[in-house]
Parts: sequence; structure tokens; C-alpha cells
Amino acid sequence: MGGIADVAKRAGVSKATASRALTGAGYVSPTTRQKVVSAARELGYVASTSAVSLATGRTRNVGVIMPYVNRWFFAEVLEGIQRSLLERDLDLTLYDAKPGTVGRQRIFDDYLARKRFDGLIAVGLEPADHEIERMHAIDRPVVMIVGDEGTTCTVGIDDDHAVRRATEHLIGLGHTDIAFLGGGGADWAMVDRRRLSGYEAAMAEAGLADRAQHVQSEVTLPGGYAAAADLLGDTRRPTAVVGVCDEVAIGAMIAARRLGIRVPSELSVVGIDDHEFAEMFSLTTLEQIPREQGSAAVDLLLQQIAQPDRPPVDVRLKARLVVRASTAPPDTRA
Amino acid sequence: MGGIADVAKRAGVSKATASRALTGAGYVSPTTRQKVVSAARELGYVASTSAVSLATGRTRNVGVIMPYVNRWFFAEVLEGIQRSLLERDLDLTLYDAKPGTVGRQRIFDDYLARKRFDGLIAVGLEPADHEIERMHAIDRPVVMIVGDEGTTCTVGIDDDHAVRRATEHLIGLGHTDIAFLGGGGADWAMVDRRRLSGYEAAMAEAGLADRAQHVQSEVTLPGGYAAAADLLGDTRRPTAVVGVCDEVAIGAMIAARRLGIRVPSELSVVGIDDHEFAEMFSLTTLEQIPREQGSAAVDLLLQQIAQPDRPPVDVRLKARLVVRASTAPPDTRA
DNA sequence: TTGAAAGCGGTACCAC
DNA sequence: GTGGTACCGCTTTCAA
Repeated sequence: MGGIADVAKRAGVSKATASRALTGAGYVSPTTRQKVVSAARELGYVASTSAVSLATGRTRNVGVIMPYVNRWFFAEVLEGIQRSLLERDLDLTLYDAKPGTVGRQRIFDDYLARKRFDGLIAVGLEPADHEIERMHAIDRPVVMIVGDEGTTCTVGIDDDHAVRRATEHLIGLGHTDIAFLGGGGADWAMVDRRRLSGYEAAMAEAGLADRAQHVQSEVTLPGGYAAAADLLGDTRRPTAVVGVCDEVAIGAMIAARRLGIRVPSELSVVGIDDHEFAEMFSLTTLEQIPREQGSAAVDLLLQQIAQPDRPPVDVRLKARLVVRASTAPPDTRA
Repeated sequence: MGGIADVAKRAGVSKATASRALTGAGYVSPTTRQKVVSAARELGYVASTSAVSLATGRTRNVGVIMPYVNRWFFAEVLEGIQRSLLERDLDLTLYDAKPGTVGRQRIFDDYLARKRFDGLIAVGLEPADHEIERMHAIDRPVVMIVGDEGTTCTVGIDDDHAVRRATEHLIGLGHTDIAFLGGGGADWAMVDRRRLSGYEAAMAEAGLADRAQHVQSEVTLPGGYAAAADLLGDTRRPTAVVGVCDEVAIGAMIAARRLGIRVPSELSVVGIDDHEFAEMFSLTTLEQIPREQGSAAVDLLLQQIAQPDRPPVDVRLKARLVVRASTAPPDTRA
């Protein structure tokens, strides 16, 4: 079936010439090229990817490894990456590496070593040391989204900046009783720790260090709901909440409504993300655009693939404050 | 670096023997096998996937094509597929084929033809005729999740059954003013049409044909919210709503709360899915388990790959009614 | 500008 | 049981 040999024969040229004409590498006279191209089209010729890879050492495929695909941020990033790759005629192989699963182990131990890709994008992976080692061992460029700047390229928002803006926004409105909701527990992500620190720093700088309060919560919408339900059930509750992300913040808003606590008059809520639900909940938040981070990562990766020796770049975006109706000055009638 | 030739040399055998020892195909004496295996381990040998593919014609890779990855159902299915493939040492190449985009066109026109996979799983694709043609043209087994039974294997729930159960549940509680929320508009998915028909049939059978009411809505949580906000703002509103899926149903619940309409006393809501938010919203729903559909699809696909001539199988699951607190008899005080 | 031929890294048939 | 060898389908020197 339709190998390049058939195309060559039909065009009356050699395999070599056919290859040159089709790939665009090397000289071919315009007329010959035309003949080859027509022959290929007539035969419905499509090059075998494995043969091409074997011969060139390039897979025209990018690996994407992430711990979740069902959370807003990750799904958006994935879409951004996919769209970018699609434009460039590149494939995408997905690795779902949930923390603490044997699947993740297999991915790092076996899958990566197979080098089915020219480069790897790791999203919010929080890799352990031996995992980082594996990633470097494969000798392919790596770009991380949400990771620490270091030896590899990195894309992400400035978390410290974002959470400070969030906290300062509340402080600026007059709040002093501001809780930070989200994170904590066993496998607590670095992002979430960073955000907590930023919150604490902002509180301290405003002389509110002793009012700072961290409420643990799973970093999901139901998680935020559950944690907030506990927190707000108490009569001695904060007047404002910073959610570690919008999902948690929205969970808190829903919990507040259930408890009959009015947002924003009785409780102000800020998030970080600008999640697809943020507008519907009128959530004040710090906007990040994961799709753009995805395509930025692709750009960086392709640069690294083209020039492996370039020093690692660090793209650190500033999140923009989007004020909606979930924040207001504290109710002073109390 | 590290080809099978090196392994063979180190083990003191031929490439052929090394290959047999490593792949498990063909006879090799236990001792020889041991030698080869150790040599391979010592060298950190990993077979080149492109070379294997070229030689065997098998890619050990499965393509997954879906229109969204950021919606609950799709993300869950994807995770289910991924987990199944991971267990079997198979890779997953993702194609994000959003309706009406050039990206989708490229996927069907170019990407599929490259046959980077041994089989394809299409999720909720609603393919046009020429797209179906393309899928068959690649001459690889295809399994569809949420599709019409026909020439290919199919996995999915019995939508008619599910929506009837939902509607009958409400009718059984005494409701007669039951609206169906979701679907309609330009590129209206078949699933949603099927569900609407089921609802209409159930209404008709209960003698409520003239009370049937379809309210258009984008099939997302914010979409359901917006549509319900309109619908429920009217004083002459239904006493119950069937959401085309949980996302829409939950959007409706949120809208109701905003409007001060109490669920379930003033409004009953049923969904279909058992979405991750369903419990938190106490939503009565018909449970489907997308992850299981994903792994079922993988099973079917592998069977087809092993025995291409098997007749297409149709897995049609029954959704289970999960009664929570979003449904109750209509308020009769009115 | 084009063609012949040597790989790329495995697998699998066939003879020993 | 094991080894020699002809492919798999394409790219890429190197000569002509």
C-alpha cells in the first residue's frame, strides 16, 4: 500500500527525489516537484510516521504529563497546548500521572524512557527528586507549567503577587478578619504553599499577622464547600476569605449561601483563576489564562527542540485583579 | 546508543535471539533468556518504538478523539481510558476535535490518515458523514462512546431509559408542570435530542403532552444557569425541571437559589450524570459512570484489534436513579 | 538536479 | 534452540 516507492515510480523519479520533493529538503526542480506532488495526491500517499521517525530521529509528537485532567486549570492548559500543536502539525501524547498511583510510577519508569516524543510538557506535576531525574534522563527538552524555576523552562503566574493582590484588596476594603482557605493535608502542592505564604506575608505587612488563619481544604469545589461550611458555621467567623483558587472560593460562596450568609455584605470572597464559573458567581478574582500558558509552553518547547543548548527561559505572568460583586467593605453594623 | 545489537553482543548471542528473549516470541532457552535480560538491564536498553512499529506494524498506541476535554463527562471518560491503557502498557494520543474548527478538519483530513495508532476511540463526536468516512478509511478499529449503534462498536447509557426514569420520577411525585432544560440551538448534539424525545414520550404517556416544554440552553453549568434564570423569573413557572445533564440541572438550582426559589419545596430538579458536584448540591439524578465507559471502550477496542472481523458490539448501560434532596412533591399550598 | 545505496533499529522467516 | 538475513518505509550522504 502506497509507499513512497510507489509515488516515485508513478512520478518517474527515484525514491530519493520523491522524498526531497515531498519533505522540501534538498533541491528538486519545480517540474519534478509538481509531478511528485501530483503522484502523491493521486495515490493518497501519507508517509509512515514510524518510518520517518526511525530515519530522522524525530517523532513530531509532544508528550504532556499532568496529574489531573478533570480540573479546570489542567483541562484549559491541555486545550491550549493541543490547539498550538494542531497548528504546527504535531501530535500530543497524554500521560495522566496521579500522585501516589502505580500508574504514575509506570509512566516515570517505563513510558518516558520509550521517548515517544521530541519534548515534554509537565503541568503542575510537583515531581519528586527521582522523578525529576527520570525526566532529565530521557534527554529531551522539558517545559514545566506551574513549577519552580530552575534547570528547565517554566511557565506560570507569579503566585506570590497574585495572592498578595487578593489579600490587599480585602485589606483595602477594611477587612481585618481574613481567612485563607485551601491546601494543607498530606500531599500539599507547592503552588498552594506559595500562595499561603504570600497571604501570610501580606497580612503581616498590614500588621495583621496574628489574625492570619489558614483553613485546610481539599483543592476542589466540593472541598472548598465542605471546609467553608465548617468555618462559617461558627458564630465567630471571618468577614472575608481568600480562596487558594476559584474552585475553592466558589465552594465557599455556595456554603455561605446555604448557611444564609450574604455575600458580599456579610462575607467577602476572593479567588485566583478566573474560572469559567467565576462570572456566574460574580466572584472577584485574579485572572490567569491557562490556555495561554499552554501555548507559551509549546513555543518554549519548540525553541528548545530546535536549539537544545539555549538557556532555560522563565515566563512568569502577572495575574490581573478582576473585581466583581463578591467583595465589599465589611458590614459595620455589627 | 543502546540498540538491541549491543544487548546481543553483551549477552553473547545474535540480534535474533536477543529479540526473541526480550519480546517473548519464539523459543529461547531459560539460561540464554536470563543472560539477555540481564544484559538489557545493565545497558538500560529500551526498544525504539518507531523501529518496533515499523517492523511489526503495531504502534501500541490508541487514539482518542473528543470535542471537549474540559467538560465533566469527557474528562472522566478520558481518565477511564487512560487508566485502562496504562495497565496494558499502551500509549494514548489525544485529538481535540471541536465542532466547526479548522483544527477538527485537520484532524480528520491529516492526522487520522497518519495512522499513529492501532485503534481509535471517539467520544461524543457526533461525526458528519464525511467524517465517519474518514474514520473508516483509516482501516483501524473504532469504538464510539455516545454514538449511534451501527457499523462500529458503541458504548453508552440508554438515554431514552434514563430521561424517562427522570421524568417519571417527577410525575410520580405529582408534578405536571415539568420543563426540560438544555439543548437546542445550532449544533445540537444527538444525545440531547434523544433525551428530549424521551422526556416528551414520557410526558405524552402520562397524558401531559401539552404541558411538555423545552427550554433551550447551552449544555454547560453557566448555560443552565442563564436559561433557568429566564425561565424561573416568570411568575408562571414550572414546578419541576429535568436537566439534560447534571451541569445544566445544577446551573438551574443555582439560579433558583438566586431568585429565592426554594429547592425542592418550590422547584424540583433532576439531572442525568451523577456529576462530581451532584452530591454537594443534593441533586437527584440518573447515575452514569463515564470512567467505566472509558475502560469498557478500551476492552472493546483491544478485542477488535486482536480480531478485526468480530461483529461490532453494542454496550448500552442502564443509568441508576439516585434520589437526593432536590426533588419532592409539588407545593400544594398554592 | 537526480539517483544509488547505506542506514535507522527492530522483527521474523528459514536454515542449521 | 540459535543465528543469518531479508525486510519494514523513509531519509540522507555521496557520486554522477
